[in-house]
Amino acid sequence: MPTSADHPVVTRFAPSPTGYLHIGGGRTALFNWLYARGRGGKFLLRIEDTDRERSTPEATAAILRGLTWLGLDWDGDVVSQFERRDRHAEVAHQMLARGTAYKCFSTQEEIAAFRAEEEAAGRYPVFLSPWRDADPAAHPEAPYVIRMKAPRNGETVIDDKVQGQVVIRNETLDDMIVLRSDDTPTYMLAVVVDDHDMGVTHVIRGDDHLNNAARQQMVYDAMGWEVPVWAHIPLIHGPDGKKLSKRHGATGVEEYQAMGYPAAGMRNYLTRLGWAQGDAEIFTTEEAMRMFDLAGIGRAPARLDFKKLENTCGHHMAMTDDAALLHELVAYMAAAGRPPLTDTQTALMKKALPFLKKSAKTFPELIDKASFLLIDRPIAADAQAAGSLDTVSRGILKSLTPRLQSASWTKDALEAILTQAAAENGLGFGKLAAPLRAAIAGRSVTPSVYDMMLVIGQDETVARLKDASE
RNA sequence: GGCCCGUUCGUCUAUCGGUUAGGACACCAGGUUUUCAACCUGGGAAGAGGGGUUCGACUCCCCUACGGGCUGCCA
Repeated sequence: MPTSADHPVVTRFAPSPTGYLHIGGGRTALFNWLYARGRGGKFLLRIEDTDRERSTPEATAAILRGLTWLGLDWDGDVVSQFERRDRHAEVAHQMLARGTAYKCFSTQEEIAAFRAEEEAAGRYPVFLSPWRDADPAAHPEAPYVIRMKAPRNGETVIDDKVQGQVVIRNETLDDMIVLRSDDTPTYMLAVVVDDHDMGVTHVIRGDDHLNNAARQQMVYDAMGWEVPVWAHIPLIHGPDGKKLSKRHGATGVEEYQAMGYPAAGMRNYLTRLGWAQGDAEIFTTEEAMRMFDLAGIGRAPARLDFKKLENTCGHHMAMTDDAALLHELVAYMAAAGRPPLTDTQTALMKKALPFLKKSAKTFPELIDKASFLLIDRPIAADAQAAGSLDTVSRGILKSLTPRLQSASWTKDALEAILTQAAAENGLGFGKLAAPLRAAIAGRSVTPSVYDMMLVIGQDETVARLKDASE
């Protein structure tokens, strides 16, 4: 059996535009992208929009947005399967000419009746068309479909890089329809024709297509085309092990974007979900491209684990360089409908990012930790922070302001001043830190007081302490 | 119903006949500390069940159970 293993790699992602980009679809796209990009190959995108009833341009746009956010870029133009319908019909007629397909005049009613009858009798309904070997001279003037003339005996072997050799007995497969009575192609024909014409060498897709692969391989054989390398990956399940659905929470890629997970962390997590290479856990996208292979893909469905997702994203927050992180933060804020950062806030954020990013896992968390630099005087203290601003504390803050005013604004100098002030008042530094937090950030939970003071600067710090001490 | 796929700590997984079954997340305990985190150290935690094959099975085969997929003029 020929494979395309020796050619330059061409993979594709082929979603049907009937909704948003599902997280499982996102991972399938990621695997295809990683595989191609890691081998200098091409990653193509095709929209399977032959079902005119269910396909919408909005869904296509949503899928493209999701892929773009995930950072998965595709080569060339997006292919519309629907627009290739003439080519599909052409191939169907070539099959007719080659004798590997035939016209079937059975009506849908006849077939439905047959199925109902078989099922009632407790049998497996494999519809065998009476037209398979009919004399063309006996063909009526009536609408017909074109059916593949599938082998009736023997078996079809799918050599799958993930599932191994899968053997399907041909007698369990019926003669699938390749061209409908309205001359539109069915999925089974369209995928094969498109994958062939687009030069796809590796088909990496959900294992819900595993059985289909047998039928599709028959089309390749019927046309004398080279069969691609198959890799059917397991679907993603919800935390309870059931098929991932809406009741598990977020299923759309864009929902994860809205929750503020960084795209690089999302890619890392998704790559590790169902794929592994040794003990590698946290890696950059470049490393993932180098490491990713088909052999490392697991055969069992994986469950989504939000805790691990968060942890992975936390690592990536810390790993990302400040400029790129700021860029992504700004994009997140815009997408989340938050007001954009002012120039001043941007400048402060740049100074704060080096320490903020070390502990944040998501953008909302990052923004929350940055709250001290986003607010303006006078600072409104929340209930708990206000509680630490008692008379004594305010007195201490008041005595502190002149000293801070004349201090050199370095961490060492500030540390010396604050430690000394705490000692003078017979307090541990912890006791002094609370009112400082309240004065500077209006909160009881904040980043390090030194870090905050260094970011907002001397004048602003003194002003906030003065405000709080009055 | 039939066919196909799957099943290692709670979760993601390593192991490709011989290991005290490893790592990560989560969890628990301790440490560090200026709050929350982060960070450091330690700990508990797994081969679905039953048969084979083999000197030896998580690993190979069979059965059962459970989960998933396909069984459309949907993709």
